[in-house]
Amino acid sequence: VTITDVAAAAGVSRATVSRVVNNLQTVDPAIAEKVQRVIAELDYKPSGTARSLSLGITQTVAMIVPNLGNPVFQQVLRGVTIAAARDGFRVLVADSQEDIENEESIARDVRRYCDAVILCSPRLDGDRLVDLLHAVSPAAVINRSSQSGTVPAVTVDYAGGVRELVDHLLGLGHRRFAYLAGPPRSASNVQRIETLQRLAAERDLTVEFIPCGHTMDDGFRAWDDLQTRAATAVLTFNDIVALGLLGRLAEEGVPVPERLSVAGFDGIQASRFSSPPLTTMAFDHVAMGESAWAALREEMTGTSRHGDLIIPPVLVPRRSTGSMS
Amino acid sequence: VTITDVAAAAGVSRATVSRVVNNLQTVDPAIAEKVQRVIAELDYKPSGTARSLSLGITQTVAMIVPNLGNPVFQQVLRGVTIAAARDGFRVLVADSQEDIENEESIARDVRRYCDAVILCSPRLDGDRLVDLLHAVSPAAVINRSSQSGTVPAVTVDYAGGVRELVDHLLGLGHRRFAYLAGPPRSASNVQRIETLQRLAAERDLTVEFIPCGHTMDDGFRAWDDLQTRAATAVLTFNDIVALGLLGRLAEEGVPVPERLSVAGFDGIQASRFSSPPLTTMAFDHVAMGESAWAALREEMTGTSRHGDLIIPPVLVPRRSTGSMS
DNA sequence: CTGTTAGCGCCTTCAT
DNA sequence: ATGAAGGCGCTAACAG
Repeated sequence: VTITDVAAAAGVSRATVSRVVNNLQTVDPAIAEKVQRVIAELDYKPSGTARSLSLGITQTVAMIVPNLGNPVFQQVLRGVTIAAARDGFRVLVADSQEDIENEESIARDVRRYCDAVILCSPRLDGDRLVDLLHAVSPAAVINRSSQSGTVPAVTVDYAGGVRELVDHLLGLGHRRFAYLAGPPRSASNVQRIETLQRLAAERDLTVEFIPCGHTMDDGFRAWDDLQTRAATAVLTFNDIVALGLLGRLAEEGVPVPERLSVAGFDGIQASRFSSPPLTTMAFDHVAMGESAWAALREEMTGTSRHGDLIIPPVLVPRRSTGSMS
Repeated sequence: VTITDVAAAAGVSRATVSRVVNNLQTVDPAIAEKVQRVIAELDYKPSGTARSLSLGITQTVAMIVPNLGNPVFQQVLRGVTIAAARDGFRVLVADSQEDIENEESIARDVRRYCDAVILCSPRLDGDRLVDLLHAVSPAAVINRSSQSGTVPAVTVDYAGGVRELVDHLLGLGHRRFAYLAGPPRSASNVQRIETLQRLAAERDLTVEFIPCGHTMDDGFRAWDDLQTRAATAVLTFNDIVALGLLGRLAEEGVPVPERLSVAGFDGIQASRFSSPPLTTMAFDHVAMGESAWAALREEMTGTSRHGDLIIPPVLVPRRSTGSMS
């Protein structure tokens, strides 16, 4: 049942039906009421697709994440979704499953069905990312600088965060560190590795880099490698990995923090409840999503300032870090 | 730049462009190649909206959840998203924020832009839900029976789960139970209350029902009420609430399980890492999402059997439950 | 194998 | 205040 059916049944033109549906301009109250009645009788529901085509806008944006299983991205998604809904926008989600090709093809494909795209923590490297952003513009990037400076980005100060974490651990007397590295393509991972290398060069400390991953299982298994190292404090790519490691350490009977201090990153809710509770650098993920939406909104309306918004994470010291006994 | 531009520039008809874009039928290789070149030069991207209108399908489904902050719904969303992507479908998410009116209006609205709807744990009551499902059909329901039996549903056997949990606690010697109840509109909450009432009537045990909620904070605060009760074992609406309660008990210095046993429901990842680790009834959330997609798919293709799929949760006994010391 | 024609369902000037 | 007409961009018969 289309607008034409309603028009016919009500004995008016389609234009009039359109007007009452969008309660536009002045329509004779009597006519309007009749149309409404017919709409109800026929159970008419305007086609959003047709409306979008006609108007040239979909009121929909897409958000692409590397992995919907990660609580951080979930919370960011929540922030985006709620903020977008406030502005009358719907959001399309896609999980690239950490696959670069997926990420790119999904973004390009989905853009044909929406008005803008938010790339969350894209794994794509420099040039390809710039190209992609250009292609799907308007766009916004989360958890990574936009590179080109031509697209708004909301990021976390990972370098500063790592420094703060290291300071915290230095204060506890640690000098030998290990870093359980995340996905090599992850920009935030690279940023932290570089920061740690710099710190190792500048200050009285050593860092061993251990390829690990981003999942709990990766953290769990990391002990196999980690136990051969001399580190007394370990930083992880994220809280998930840290929790996996803590689980393993508990199984192995390795006392934390007496024999090994563990520090995560992100501040996911579960970090509060692990045993021991996890020291981490936390930031507000939902707010991050909301900020990304705000930035994208400006981009869409052409009022963008294009500055990267950098969120400072805050140290949440808990019992997983301490002095050696 | 539209299909018309490409056609003009390539000196062919729009139909031909359409054919090469969708590589349909046989198109003269020379022509095809030329069209491809023009497409590249002009950077032409077909409009998905126009395509949808013409085809009458969007290849998109919507999923509506009461609260995207809940790890369970997130994982279910992940399952749906990945399974749908395999079949070439996109997914639109919406967070109703536990608001019934939202839930209904979002569902009706969003349906105009997609081909089907998945309602996750709808809070709407009986008749209104049936009406809504009818209105947005094809649809599928998660975490609740479809009521009408006219729509596929994927649910969890909450009654059986609660019984198993109670048996576990009875075995540990508990007789006085408390239940921290969730949102009154939640079907699974109601189901558990009824089951517990039945058990209290049939067997040698008592249950106190404490209105609580679904968030960690709700669980945290529940102790204010709970501490005045005689219960030695407490069941919660979900793991989140249980974790909040555990956090509070740790703060208050109440030993778990020596003074109070705590059991959750859902089996979220964090339940493994709390201190003490949480006893819970677990099920596979991602699989639940995948099943929902499969059911919806059948519904869309008209091959549906309309049976409710009931997932049996499994008891994961951990250290948050035990005998009184 | 390719072009022509006619919609998909809605919105929006422009007249009346 | 209402209607007529054209177009949004694409696809799908039907001819040729």
